[in-house]
Amino acid sequence: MQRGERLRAGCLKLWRVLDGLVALGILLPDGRRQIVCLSTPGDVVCPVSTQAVGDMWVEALTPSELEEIDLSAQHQNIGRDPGLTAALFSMVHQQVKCASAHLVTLGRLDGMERVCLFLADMAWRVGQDTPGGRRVHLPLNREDIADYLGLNAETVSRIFSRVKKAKLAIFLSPTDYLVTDMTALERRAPIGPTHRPTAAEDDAERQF
Amino acid sequence: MQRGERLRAGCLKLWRVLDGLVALGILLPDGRRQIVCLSTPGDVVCPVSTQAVGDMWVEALTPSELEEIDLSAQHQNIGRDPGLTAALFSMVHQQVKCASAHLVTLGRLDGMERVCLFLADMAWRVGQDTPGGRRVHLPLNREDIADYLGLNAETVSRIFSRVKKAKLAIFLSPTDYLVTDMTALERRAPIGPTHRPTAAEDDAERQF
DNA sequence: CGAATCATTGAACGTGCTCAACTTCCGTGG
DNA sequence: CCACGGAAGTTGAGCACGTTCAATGATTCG
Repeated sequence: MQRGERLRAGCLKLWRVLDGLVALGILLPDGRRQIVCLSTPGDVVCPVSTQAVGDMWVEALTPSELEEIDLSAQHQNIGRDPGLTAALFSMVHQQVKCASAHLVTLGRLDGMERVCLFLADMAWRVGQDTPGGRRVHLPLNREDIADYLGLNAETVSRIFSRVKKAKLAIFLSPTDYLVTDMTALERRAPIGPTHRPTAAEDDAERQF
Repeated sequence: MQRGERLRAGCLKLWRVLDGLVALGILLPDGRRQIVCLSTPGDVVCPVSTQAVGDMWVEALTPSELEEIDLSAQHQNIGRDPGLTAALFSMVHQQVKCASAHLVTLGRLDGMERVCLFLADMAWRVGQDTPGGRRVHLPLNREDIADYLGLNAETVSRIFSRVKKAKLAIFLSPTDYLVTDMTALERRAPIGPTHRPTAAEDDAERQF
């Protein structure tokens, strides 16, 4: 699946991300775009469409590999096969959690807070520990980030500069950065990153 | 359950709203509040908590009656009892849909669009047709509305005045309004209200 | 009737957006 | 190898929308 390629959302089809970075988003008639969630390898994308909302789609932000899970065949098994049901449920459950955190982010955090939360979250998701700190390769451009955070590309760029000045991250290139102190970065936002490892254990415990 | 009363979120307990208006929200350490979703009679509230996000709670915005659904007892039946599972699933599914629409609202719509969408949505949810138009009793105050829409109370009030001037709604009192032309109101927002009746059929069709 | 709460309105301010210029980075072709 | 062109990123100036703080008006409840 090439960068920029889009799949229309359909509710009986899910996709498991094997490789790349995939966005689930909504496109308004006038061109405004909102990315609802980002999915990295291992995640399952569950597009939900409503007539009320505009077109919802799954878009590859980098060349990606997706495995299609077509539930129409197994439709009857939902609710009968405990394993399948549990997996499905925990997936949707995860999506609700992400959405709730994202709602607070868009509704109540300012630009700096949103960006720091994003940088921390991406660091946990796709970053790797190195002697110099946690190194992250950002596989999205400024506009994608803006559409995820409810900002615009220029604003994201400006805030990145402020993050750099505040020494919260070192930008090696437009798509690579290094976080020497994750805690300092996280302290800038009043909520924690959704994908921090410790949170995962906590989540598992609370699941149905 | 009295107005203002709060229940801590816990994942194995759901509540069915029998009467009143209930909010599911998040409170940040510094006092900022974001209402994630509003529930009217018939809805089931499914609080999901994450360590990452602050306290999530269920709050009665008006005196409400809630029926507790404690799933810890039926835990084993999830995935075995098809009826129970389907019900649970469609509930969470509904919540994801609402959240997606709300995400676009907070991320990409301006104040006027948010308020018009809100007024239209509430009209479908709790309004009643009268000879003069669709009459709605709003059971929340300006601050609750603001916390739902990611604005502040003064701004909501100001936008209400603009809505009045634009003749999109007639305000009978701070908590009652009349919509003579639902279509005109809905046209002000680039996405449709989540609770419009026609949307419900469409949704049922797409459900798992 | 008085007090308290909520809603409305105004003025000043701040954050983020728009539009535009400029830079940097690549890939391509001369 | 260098020159050119396009795409993406950065930065600035001016503007618009929403916020903050404060004053006033309306409504409700004791």
